[in-house]
Amino acid sequence: MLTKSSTELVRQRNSVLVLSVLRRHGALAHTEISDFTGLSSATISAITTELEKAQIIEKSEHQPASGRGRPRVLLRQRRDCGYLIVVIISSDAVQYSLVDYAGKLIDRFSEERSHDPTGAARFVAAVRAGLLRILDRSKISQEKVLLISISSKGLVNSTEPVLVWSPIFGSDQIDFESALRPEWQAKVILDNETLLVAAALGAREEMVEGADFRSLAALSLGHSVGLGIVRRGNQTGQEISAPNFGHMLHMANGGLCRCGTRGCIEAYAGFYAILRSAFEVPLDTIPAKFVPVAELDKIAAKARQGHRVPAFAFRQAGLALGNGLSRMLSLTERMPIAITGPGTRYYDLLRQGIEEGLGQSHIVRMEGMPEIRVVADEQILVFEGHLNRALSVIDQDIVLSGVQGIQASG
Amino acid sequence: MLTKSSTELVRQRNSVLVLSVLRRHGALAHTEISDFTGLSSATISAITTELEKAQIIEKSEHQPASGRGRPRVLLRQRRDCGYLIVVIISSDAVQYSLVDYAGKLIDRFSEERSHDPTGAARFVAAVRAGLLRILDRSKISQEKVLLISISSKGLVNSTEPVLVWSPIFGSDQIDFESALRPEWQAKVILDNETLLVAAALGAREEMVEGADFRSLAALSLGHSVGLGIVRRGNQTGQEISAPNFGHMLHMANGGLCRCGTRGCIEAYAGFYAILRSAFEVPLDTIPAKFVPVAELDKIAAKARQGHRVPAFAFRQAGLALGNGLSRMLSLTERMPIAITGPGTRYYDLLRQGIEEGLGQSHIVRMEGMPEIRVVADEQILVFEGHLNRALSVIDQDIVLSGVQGIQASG
DNA sequence: GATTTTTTTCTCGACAGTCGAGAAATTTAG
DNA sequence: CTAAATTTCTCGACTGTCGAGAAAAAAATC
Repeated sequence: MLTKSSTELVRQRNSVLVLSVLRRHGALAHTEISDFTGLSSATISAITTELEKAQIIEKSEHQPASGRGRPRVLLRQRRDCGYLIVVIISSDAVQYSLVDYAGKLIDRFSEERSHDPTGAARFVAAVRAGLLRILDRSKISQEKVLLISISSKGLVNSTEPVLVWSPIFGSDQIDFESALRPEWQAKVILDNETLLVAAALGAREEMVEGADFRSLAALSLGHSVGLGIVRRGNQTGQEISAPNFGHMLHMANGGLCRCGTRGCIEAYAGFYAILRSAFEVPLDTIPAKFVPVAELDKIAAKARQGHRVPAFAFRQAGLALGNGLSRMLSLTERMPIAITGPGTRYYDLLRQGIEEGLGQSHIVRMEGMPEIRVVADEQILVFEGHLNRALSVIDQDIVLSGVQGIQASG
Repeated sequence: MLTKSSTELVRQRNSVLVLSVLRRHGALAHTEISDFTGLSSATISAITTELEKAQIIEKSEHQPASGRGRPRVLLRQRRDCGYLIVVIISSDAVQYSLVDYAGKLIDRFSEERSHDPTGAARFVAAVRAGLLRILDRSKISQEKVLLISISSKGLVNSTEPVLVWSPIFGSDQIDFESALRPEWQAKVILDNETLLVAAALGAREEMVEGADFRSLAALSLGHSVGLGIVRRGNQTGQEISAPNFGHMLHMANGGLCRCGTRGCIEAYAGFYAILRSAFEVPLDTIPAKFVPVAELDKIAAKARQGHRVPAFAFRQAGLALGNGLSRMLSLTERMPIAITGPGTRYYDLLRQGIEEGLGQSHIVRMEGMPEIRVVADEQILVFEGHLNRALSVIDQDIVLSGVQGIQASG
């Protein structure tokens, strides 16, 4: 449904635009903002003085002028305008990071997490404690924390911060909104981890000059299998989604998956599945909870030495991934695929299967193989994705509420 | 990438909004437009007088006043403001419809089409002739045709009116843009047929009061298998896509499909596939080009009498569809599924397989069966989809170019 | 038939926002 | 010390929306 526009909306939009340009390029002068946004100098003046009054941006100290003419006055976000807490939940630990409004990391620590699958309630309690701890360590007042951005593997509700299904807790839903609301007035958002990787890669692509980025899929290989898709929207920045790829049906009545269903992609391509297949354990065996990477490294070594059974295990994993990716491509459009996660160390063994699996579908035969690239540093990408996403959410919120509120009271 | 806003943009948006409300609800009075759009009466005055000057809308003759007070002046689109030609390409015919700007059908005829697969060039020539014929019959000047909206089964380029793959011509691409540009200055758009069905169903859902429509998938069953997905966007109306569903991989190294690949969904659920399976012909047999529906009716009758082999054929088809739908749901979100097309007459035979196929995936086991409804009148929905889509494109174009142009010259 | 009531449309001034041009500020070059 | 260069700031013009109230026009009432 279309909705009406107004002149106030124009100002809001352009304010967000100014903030996003500032975020992307760091401290900028009046003129540069004008160049990047396409807005006139007069408009930039109006918007920046408003944002400055609202204590959202500040003039930086005029550094030694380079070149003649009136020296530039750089504008930047006020670091202390607000803070962000990033919570990255991985299979064996939870990492807490405190970040200021300019995107600078202030404090960080990790906490081990137990592998107790019944401990959803206890886990939530641990997260609450962790959040309070990082706040306490920093001596920042709680109201200054504007956003808590959480990521996890698994399936996430698209509108609310509810973890619908996760590798550890299964279908024991975790509602972070209601869990944190008592203690925090900060907004809470939750995203799938691989979605953030995709978002970060997409943002990097858009930075490249000249390249007209359209879409991209990130595939994360590890104990579980995740996929994130990012598409350039027609007007509203990027559009991202995190499908339930690891548990998409690979083969009806196939191997038993951790989730209890048979035939999921993960039941062929997850670390435990490769292990199971390499040891020729029946496919309906209940999968191992956790597989040390060293164990898998041994199998990979054997496969590289030419042993058939472990090589076949990796090949089967690749096939499942390739078939799944081909199905994804049938439903979307041709797009490059970036593979990340600890599983990339076995890419040499997986590759043939992936390509064969992709090649079995009409779309790939017709349009050709999608570009596949291997991207290391998944952890960095996850954090980068958090920052991109969370800080732009904060910008939006600040403009929507903050400016008017402060303007009205000031 | 975000882009700057301006006050002119506000007027454009609101003009389009007024036109779309007028389109949705028919002729409306000043006050009603104000109610529907949320814009103030003064703004409505400004916009409507502008549109009236530009000869896009007109005041209708003041009909007998109903109730006291100053009688209402109804506003409506000027029928002769511009025209639309709808071209519906189906497997055995091409239907041409001439529609005025108010959405009223003026003329329509169908032309048989040959099944010559090598005749891509000849087919294009036939379409060009058909377009000239409907124009000639109507005595409307060619410049008044603002848009040619074409639909076909098969795979369509997402940005340009290029038919990338079709059941009849295979990978012989047809570029309607370059084919029609010499003779027509009208804009040309091309959409997948099932996408239009989904769009029409989505629009109907949005009309329903109170129901908060989120998303919907339309599955068209016939000689080929099509899927359209419509999702309510966050701001910009609806977002629709037409995946290459019929040729998504169902089973690696499975039955031979018309497209030459093995294991496509269509190779199990298309009419020819059901026939092949019912006659126990080997699955790698080259499929029949065209199957008379009467033939399939016979098989269905036998299946309903309890014969095992034909019943199994339908069940296999259902399984392929169910598995495919479950994969689609894994990649999107839970959404209702509307089944249309000639294949709906066999829904009683397909149903069990579809449900079983759906139930084999994690997502369905976790979130439950999606709602499935059978919708007849596919033809009507296709045309309705054309109208919805094409007329709103025209509205957009007119506001973008027309108003200013005419204003400037007037 | 004149007046009042009711309803709709039109108009006017206030307010918000953007833009272009030019003034003001401030540093370097000569 | 003056001129040139460059950036920032300010002002008036223009576009757009809104609320209030005037104007229009028909039905109801006296």
